Amino acid sequence: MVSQIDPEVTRQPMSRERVLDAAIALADRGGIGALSMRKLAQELGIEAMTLYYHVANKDAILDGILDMVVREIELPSADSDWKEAIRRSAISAHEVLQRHSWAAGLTLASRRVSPARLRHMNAILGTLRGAGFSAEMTDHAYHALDSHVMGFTLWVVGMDLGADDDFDAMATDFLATLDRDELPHLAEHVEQHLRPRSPDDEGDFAFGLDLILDGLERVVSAS
Amino acid sequence: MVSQIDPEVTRQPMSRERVLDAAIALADRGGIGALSMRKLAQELGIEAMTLYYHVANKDAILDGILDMVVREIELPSADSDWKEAIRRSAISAHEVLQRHSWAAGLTLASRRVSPARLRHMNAILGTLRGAGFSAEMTDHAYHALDSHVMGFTLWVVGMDLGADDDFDAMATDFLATLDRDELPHLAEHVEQHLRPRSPDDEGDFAFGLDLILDGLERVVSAS
DNA sequence: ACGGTAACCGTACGGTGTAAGATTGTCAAC
DNA sequence: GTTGACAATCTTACACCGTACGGTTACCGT
Repeated sequence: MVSQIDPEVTRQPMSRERVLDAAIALADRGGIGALSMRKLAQELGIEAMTLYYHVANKDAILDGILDMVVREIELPSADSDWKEAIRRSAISAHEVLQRHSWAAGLTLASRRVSPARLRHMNAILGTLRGAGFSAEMTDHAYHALDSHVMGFTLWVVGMDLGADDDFDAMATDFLATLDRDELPHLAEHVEQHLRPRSPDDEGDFAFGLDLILDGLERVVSAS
Repeated sequence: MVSQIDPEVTRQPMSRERVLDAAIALADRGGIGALSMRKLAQELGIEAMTLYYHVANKDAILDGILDMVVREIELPSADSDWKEAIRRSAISAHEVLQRHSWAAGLTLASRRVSPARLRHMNAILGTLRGAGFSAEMTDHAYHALDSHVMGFTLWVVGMDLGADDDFDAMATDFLATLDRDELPHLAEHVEQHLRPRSPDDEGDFAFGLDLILDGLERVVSAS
């Protein structure tokens, strides 16, 4: 008979999945720097070395949580216009990577490419090929799109524009310390970012995205 | 009288500049992970704690070397077409950040923005304004351009395509382990990258850049 | 000769990832 | 009911990291 009055009866059995879930929660809360083996173990109520029974090493954890995040990204749907399909997937990627602000940096830092990312790449490439792009042009297009998503997202999470609260304060402070005679255009630029933004605030990201998509459309329709 | 027969007579006096130079050399050689206070000190023939006499802390070193690298980037020249000026500056940035493969990642990781980067931003923004872009459109354009440069460069250095030697081998290995039935477009994409490239190998970077620049030109000439 | 101070060093603390081995809990076989 | 196997956990230890704190040297103007 199992002792059902165990005070820890509610504790789930430990597993690789539970480790990865806790790792994502920890990284989401305190950034990727807050994710250490000891803190993660403490979060789970176990000792640091026990993690190594469920996971090979820390890199395996990073690969694992990255894969989970990338799996959240919407794949381009096959039954809509290629432009719209890629647009939606790119915006989805931007949103997901912004929600897990450590993920974009991790993607570009780690050598391994997660299975989910391979699938995602394959889907985008297939959509482009299906739209009539040549192999070479598909290559160009993919990198242009990917660079925009990654570059823009990294800029956003770097400035940590997730915390909308203190961005205005930070920007205002920055403006105050800025020599407007020496860097007038930069001052104007910061002011631009202080303007109230419409609820549909994808504006900045979507602008560059559409610039690329429109350019690509012109290329493919000319062939 | 200074002792001129000092066996270390050739040793320069230590200075913040010498520290930063050595730090760049160390990071260029072994990546940003190889840059530790102890290794850096050893490189300079001094003890770790002595570094703190010339530099506030490690973050100050990172800020310092980042600033030095950004200062290498060519600013957009005022006396040429805005498009050509920005194009050349972007390509210069790509080259510089590729030469110091740790710099792009560091730029997006650190909260502070170096003075050189502020100057660079101001110059790009000024060039766009001078070309007739509105304040809002200048904002859009800047981020589209910056995202491309950063995103693409981070992709290149992430794959470490600096070591041309083993890239082909790595890609070939990767192709071998790739399930071509499940990910056919990805396989084709990797093959595309294995094609011999012309000596002018900026192709992929410049394609996306020109896509954005052409789109911007269309926007500004329509206003 | 004598401070003063600029430059440098030794030690130590709390943090990191993780290798190696000891320990517990559970369950099947005898 | 005891034993043994094996899965799961913990303990200890090591090398590395950034850096706080205090001590040591070397030079220099008076």
